[in-house]
Amino acid sequence: MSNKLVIYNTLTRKKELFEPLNPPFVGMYVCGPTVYSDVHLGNCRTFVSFDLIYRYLLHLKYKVRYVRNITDAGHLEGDRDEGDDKFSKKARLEQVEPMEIVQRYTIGFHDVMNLFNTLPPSIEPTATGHIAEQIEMIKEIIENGFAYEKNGTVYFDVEKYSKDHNYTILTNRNLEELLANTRDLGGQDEKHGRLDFALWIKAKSEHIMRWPSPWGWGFPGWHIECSAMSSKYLGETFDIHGGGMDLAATHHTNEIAQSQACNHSQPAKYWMHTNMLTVNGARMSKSAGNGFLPHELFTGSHPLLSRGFSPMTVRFFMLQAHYRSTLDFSNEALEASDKGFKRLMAAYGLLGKLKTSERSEVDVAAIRERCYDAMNDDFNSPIAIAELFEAVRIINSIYDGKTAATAQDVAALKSLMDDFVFDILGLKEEHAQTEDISHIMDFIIQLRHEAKLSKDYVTSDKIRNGLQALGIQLKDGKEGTTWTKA
RNA sequence: GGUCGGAUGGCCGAGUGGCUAGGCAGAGGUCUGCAAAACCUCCUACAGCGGUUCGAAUCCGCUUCCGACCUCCA
Repeated sequence: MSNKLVIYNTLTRKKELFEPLNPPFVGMYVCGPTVYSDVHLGNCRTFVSFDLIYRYLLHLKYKVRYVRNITDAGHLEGDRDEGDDKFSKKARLEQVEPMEIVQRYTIGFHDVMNLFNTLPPSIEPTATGHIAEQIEMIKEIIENGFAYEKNGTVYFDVEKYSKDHNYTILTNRNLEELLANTRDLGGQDEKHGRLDFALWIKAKSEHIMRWPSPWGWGFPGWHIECSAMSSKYLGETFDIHGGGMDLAATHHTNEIAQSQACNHSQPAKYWMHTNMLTVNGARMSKSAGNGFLPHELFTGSHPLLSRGFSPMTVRFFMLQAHYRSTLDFSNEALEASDKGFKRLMAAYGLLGKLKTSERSEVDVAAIRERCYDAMNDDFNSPIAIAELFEAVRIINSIYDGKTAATAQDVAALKSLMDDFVFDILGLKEEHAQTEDISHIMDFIIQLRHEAKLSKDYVTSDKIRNGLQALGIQLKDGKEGTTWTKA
C-alpha cells in the first residue's frame, strides 16, 4: 500500500504517481512565512497541510528532508520593485530594529506552529543568512544572459527568458496576453519589460537592511531566496516544492525561471499548492483585513466567534477538508468539528476498556486499507477521517457490548488509531493533565456509585452537575462510568 | 477585461458515469433512577436549461451566480 501514492502536480495539472528522484530520500521545500507580522489562520492552514504531507511521507518510511524558509528580508510592499521592504516599514512604525521585528514574529510563528502540533522542518533557513548564495545565483543568471543591472538594481529579463523557455508553465497563462494586460508602470521605469522582476534591489540611503554586492549596497528580491536556499539544501532538482496557491502565479513562476536560467533545470519534480481559507466565501488575507489571528481563535475574542476553539479542534477542522479545496471558516463549522473531534478522542480513550471475546464481527484491516487508499489518493484526509469514524462506531459498539471483537481486533483498532489519528493526522490529546487526576476521578465516581446504589440521587446528581460545571462530563455506561473533559 | 477554479441536503465537507462518504444539527427508538454519552433507524442533496448515454451530481454545451490569480499576501 505504501508504493501507490499519487500526488496532484500543478506543473502537469494532473495526479501523478509519486516516484522520488532518489528513494528512499525525499526532498521537500515549502515557502514559509514572511515574518513582519503575526501569522493568521490562512497561513497556518498551509503549514498544517504540509505537515500532514510530511507526516504521511515519514509514515511511508521515506527519509524526508523538509526545508521551510523564513523570509526575513527583501519582501517589498508593492509590485514596483521600489520603496520599502516590509520589515523596514514595520520597524519604523514601531521604532525598533528590523531584526527585532524578525525575531519577534519568528518566535510567534514557532509558538503557533507548536500549538498546532506541526513537526518542525528539517532545516529552516533564513533569507538574511543566505545573502552570499543569492548573490552568487544572481551573478550566474547575469552571466547566462537572463538578467541585467540598472543603477544598482538587477532585473530578470522575462521576455528573453521566454524565448527559449515556457515562463508560464505553472499556470498555463498566455504570455502574450499577460504582456498586454500587465499594468503600465509609468514613464521612469528602469525595467526593459513589464514582467521583469528584481533579483537585487539597490538600497536607498535610509535603508537599514542592506548588504554589499557587485552592484553596490542593496538587498535581495523576494523570489531569489527560495531558489538559492532550495538548491543549496536539496539540490538543483528535488522532489516536492510546495506553498499556498496564491504563490503559484508570481513567486513560483519566477522561482522556476530563476532556476532554469541559473541551473538549466526544473527545480522540482512535483509542485503542490494548498488552497485558501475563506471567511464568508472570501479569501482570508492580511491586506483584506479579514484575517483571524490564532489567539483570537483560541480565546474566542474574534467578533465572528461565540467562544474559543482549541488548536486541535482547528487542526481537525482543517483536515476535514482536502488541502486543494477552499475551506470556509465559520463559528458553526468549528462547533461541528469540535464535537466530532471530541467524539473521536473519547472513542480512543475507551480502547483500554473494551471487553474482548472469541468471536469477531469486525474487519479492522479493511478500514486500515481504506485509510491508506484515501491518503494515497493525493492525501485525502477527509476520507481517511470518515473511515476513522467507522472505527469510532465500532469501538463504541464493542464498549456497549453490541459488537463482538477479539483481542487482536482491539489491538488492530488501537494500532489504526495510533497510526492515523496521532502519527499521520498529527492530532493529540489536549488535556495532558488528564492522567494526573484519573485516580481522583475514580474515587469520585466510586462515591457517586455508592450514592446511586442507596438511591441517593440528590447526592449523585449533585456530583454529576458539580463536575459538569468544572468541565468534566460523566458518562454512565453498562461497564461503569467514564468521564471526559469538555 | 484575461486566465483558472467552483456552485452538493439546515451547516461544514468527500465523491468524476450505475453501488448515492463522514462530521455537526434535526426526528424517532434502545439503554438509563433521570440526564448525558453510546448504539439503531429516519431526514437521501447535487445552481438552472438543454444534450450524450440503457443509465449523469459525475461527460458536453449554454445560462446565472461565486471565488482565486493577473498587484504584497500561505
